[in-house]
Amino acid sequence: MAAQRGQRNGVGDTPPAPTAAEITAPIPRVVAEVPAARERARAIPEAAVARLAVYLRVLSGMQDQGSGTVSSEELAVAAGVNSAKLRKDLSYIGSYGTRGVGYEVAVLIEEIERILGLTRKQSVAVVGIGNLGHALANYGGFPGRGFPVTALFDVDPDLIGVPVGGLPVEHIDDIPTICAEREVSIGVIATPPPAAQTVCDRLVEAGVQCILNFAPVVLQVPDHVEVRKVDLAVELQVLSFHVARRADNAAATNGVAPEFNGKVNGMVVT
Amino acid sequence: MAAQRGQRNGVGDTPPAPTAAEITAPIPRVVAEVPAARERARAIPEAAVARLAVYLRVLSGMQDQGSGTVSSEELAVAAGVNSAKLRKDLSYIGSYGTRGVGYEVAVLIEEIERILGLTRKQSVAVVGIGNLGHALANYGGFPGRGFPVTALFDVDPDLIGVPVGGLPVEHIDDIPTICAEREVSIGVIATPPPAAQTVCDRLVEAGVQCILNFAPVVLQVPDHVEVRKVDLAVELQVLSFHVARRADNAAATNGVAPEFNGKVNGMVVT
DNA sequence: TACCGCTTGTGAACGCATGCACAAAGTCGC
DNA sequence: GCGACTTTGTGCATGCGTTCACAAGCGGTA
Repeated sequence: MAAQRGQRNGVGDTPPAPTAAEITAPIPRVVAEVPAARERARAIPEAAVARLAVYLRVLSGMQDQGSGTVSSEELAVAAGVNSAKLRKDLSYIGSYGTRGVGYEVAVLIEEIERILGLTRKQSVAVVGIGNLGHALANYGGFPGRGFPVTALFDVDPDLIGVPVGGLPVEHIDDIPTICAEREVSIGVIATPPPAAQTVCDRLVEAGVQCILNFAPVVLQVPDHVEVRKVDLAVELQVLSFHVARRADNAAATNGVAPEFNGKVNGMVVT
Repeated sequence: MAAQRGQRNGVGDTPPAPTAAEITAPIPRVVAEVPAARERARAIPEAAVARLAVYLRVLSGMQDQGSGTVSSEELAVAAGVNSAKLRKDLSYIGSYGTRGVGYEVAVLIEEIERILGLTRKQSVAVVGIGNLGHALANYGGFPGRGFPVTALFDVDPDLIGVPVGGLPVEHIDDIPTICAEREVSIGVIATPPPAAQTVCDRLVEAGVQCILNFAPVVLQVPDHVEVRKVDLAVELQVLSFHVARRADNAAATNGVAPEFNGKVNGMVVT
């Protein structure tokens, strides 16, 4: 995001990733007439995928409220985006709207869930049962359909066997066997920084394909593993930057550079 | 994803249009020749700011290890980015390198801290002392210099007055007075979704300029308030999408569409 | 002092994402 | 059945961010 794209920009990129751009580029437009779902899925921009998840949540809320159909404008406002962008995002997954009317909420929910792979439930393992790990383990029932957390791991002997959110904590040495056994597809790392890489390696070893990393560490993973990063320190520092910028701009508008005054509404400066 | 049209997704991915686009658009390029620090700060791309925070952490680690200087290549590898990108990012904040040698670690740390506004410590308030709130409150000493958490809020009467991480929990009705009094500049929302907007309004009322939102809700804020969003459900769903895509591609390479086989390395498919 | 090798800093090209504006397509009213 | 209105879906242009490639600049060396 915002920001920075997860760790997507951080890991396997040193060798410039020829993922698909260089492949689709030389090929003019040959295979375009076979829009199998799998083919189209590949073409969805990462940013759009993240927004689809937001639309899905908003739509679920609307369905609970009994809405049958929704226009792109309504949905866009509720999701906090431009309506043109929303329509383009939806067009990536197909044409499920009716011109002059809008979209059927139920249909849209179903299609987005299908594209996001939520139809088959993804098994999640959380590693590192500290404060954050507890929070994640108890997050269990997500808004709407959930990602079942099927395994918890830690090193602390006092924690092993203790049930957290109804699931006993296992030792991280058992990650490979347990994750393989329970077919975990997503691993969440909430350990202290020094342990993160080791834990990551074990998850990969167990066949986990995607990792959500809360540890402030740049993980090294094979190309076929996807990593997304959530870094609280970075988030705060970006906000801090904005505070500082704002203060500087405010100071600047007091006599020096008059170019940024259109948006400085109301705050007491001096 | 910004203000009323959506929040910036902290993670990654999403480098959306800043609110300033509307300002820079009509004004061609007049004041560019006065590159005062405040002016230049405005020109740093959001994505670059997030990376600067990462560089800062890596540099701190290097300093602890006793490194005096570092080349862009070294730092880039450690931070998991392209070296050209790293140099461009650093060029946004000035020219502090020595050609043929590299960058002085201490100087770089100091400059990045200055740009990120870390020289004056930012006071942080956490609202919603559930599992996640606990985790955040105890995060206290961040890696490197910290953001002092100076206030905690909740509605639960059983929590009010209880010290968490050495700080007593206050009632959310007191947000305006306490935040103003302690000069809180960053508010963190870790409440259940229904409470998020109300809490947000009170924080804004108290003069908080930046908000980090963990609640899965699109917040409505005035233009002068900056919001960043961390959405666990979205993160998981994006990963889920990748799992699904991977499975589809793997299936596709088994005889149907031969165009995406370059990157499917090694995973057992059948 | 003059040369050589190394690393920075940046101009320019490229690609992706956003936003605009409009044609296509459907519904509703008469 | 037909026309007017509404809303989708998308081609196109614009701007941002990333990457490449190279000149400029600095330290070391003879």
